[in-house]
Amino acid sequence: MNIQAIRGMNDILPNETPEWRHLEEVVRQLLDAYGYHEIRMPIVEKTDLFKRSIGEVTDIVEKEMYTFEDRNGDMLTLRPEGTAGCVRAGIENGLLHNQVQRLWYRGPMFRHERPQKGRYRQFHQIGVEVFGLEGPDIDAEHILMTARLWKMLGLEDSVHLQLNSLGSLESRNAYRDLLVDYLWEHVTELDEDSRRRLESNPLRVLDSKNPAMRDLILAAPKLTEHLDADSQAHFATLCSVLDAAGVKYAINPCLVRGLDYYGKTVFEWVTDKLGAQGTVCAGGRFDGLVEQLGGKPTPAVGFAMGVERLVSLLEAEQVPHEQYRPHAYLVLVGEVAQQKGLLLAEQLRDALPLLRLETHCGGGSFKSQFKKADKSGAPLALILGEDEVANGTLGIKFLREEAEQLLLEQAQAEAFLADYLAKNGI
RNA sequence: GUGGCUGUAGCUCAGUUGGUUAGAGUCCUGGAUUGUGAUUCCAGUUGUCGUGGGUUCGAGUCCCAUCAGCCACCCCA
Repeated sequence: MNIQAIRGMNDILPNETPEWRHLEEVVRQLLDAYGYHEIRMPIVEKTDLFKRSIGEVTDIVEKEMYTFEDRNGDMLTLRPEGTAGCVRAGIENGLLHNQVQRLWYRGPMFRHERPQKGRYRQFHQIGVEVFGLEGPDIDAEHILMTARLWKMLGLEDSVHLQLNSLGSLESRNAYRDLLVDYLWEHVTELDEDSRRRLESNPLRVLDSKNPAMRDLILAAPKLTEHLDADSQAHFATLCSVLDAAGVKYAINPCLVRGLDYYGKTVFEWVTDKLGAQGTVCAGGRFDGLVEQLGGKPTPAVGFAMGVERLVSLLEAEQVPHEQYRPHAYLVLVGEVAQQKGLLLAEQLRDALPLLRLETHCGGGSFKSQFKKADKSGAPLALILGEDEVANGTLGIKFLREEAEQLLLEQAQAEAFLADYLAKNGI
């Protein structure tokens, strides 16, 4: 029996990497343009970090973490999300004290869930966190920034924004008590899931997908009606900025993020094109987390994007992207040409650092080498056979357009390639 | 963690109520064309039928288990 990959942990194969690169390039360009700085954290952290930040009773911590004992007895965990590690790194390195930090990171996250479309045990997130700003302006920046990203990716018609405010911790706790009272009054009407949530995370009852729960949820006390004045003003300002910027959104009073540390603004960008895993980007404010993890009280906002989901969406929408094909394929027939060809290729690379040149290796006939040249996707074939070696020339054949094959002195061939790259904007 | 569907060549799939040596297309290799790809024609290689067990004279086909994939729930990016 061959060894197989771990369930839910996928290889990203060469036919998919161009889409990944496209997404990563565009995101990097966007974040540079907004003045965000990249941070790279370890993939493994102490288990307690996640217990204290995400919340002891969440599903992630209770049954989805890859946790193991290190050789020295420490309990370690493969990160299930990036925020906890980012906050830890910020506190530990003195990045957060009396400062504003705009940070971003990307990389694999791990959750032991049952895999399905858009959900894997190793998956990738691009995360953004800002520390030290408490006003709604930075919340708005995140939403404007993500809205711009969808435009840059050609996905602006594929996703829509859902928005809510959870209020301050105090107002949320007060509301939670109200909701719990209400739900206990109707406990006989609740389905099994909702009863379980009533014990573990009552706000999530509002998120129930069971149609039988709808009327009950609609009649429940509304979070938005129990916000403290500060949160109300914060949310109103955010909404007015979005209105002024022409960003469309739907206020969803049932939008409740699953992680314990969120408060005030929460948002999700959702698509209906990926089946059940519709959330493509989600985040919000977590003003209490830094202090909770041992730092000075520091306001914070952030969001994370699911890379696999965005890549699927790019595929589903057939968004064009660069193919990363070679510009030229060097055909070398004969023993002498095989040796000379490698040297010639190095000369061309010295002269034209941006040239993507694939050199044929492994010998074979002209016929088979041209087949490989065609398959490589290169628009040009460079031909070096015994005649060319003897005469110091190089043949150039156009594989993608109707044009006569050229036979040039090698110095002229170099000039031709320089010109060819320039004409194609490289 | 729960439920439903599916596993046959590198890829896409066919394979009759259980019956001889498991097939097609594609891909790959070579040739037609001794220095020219993509088109055409010819030839050739595809294999632990996911894995393990069982029933049977006989299993790709039926049964059980297991692994993996897909889809949904739970949860979440």
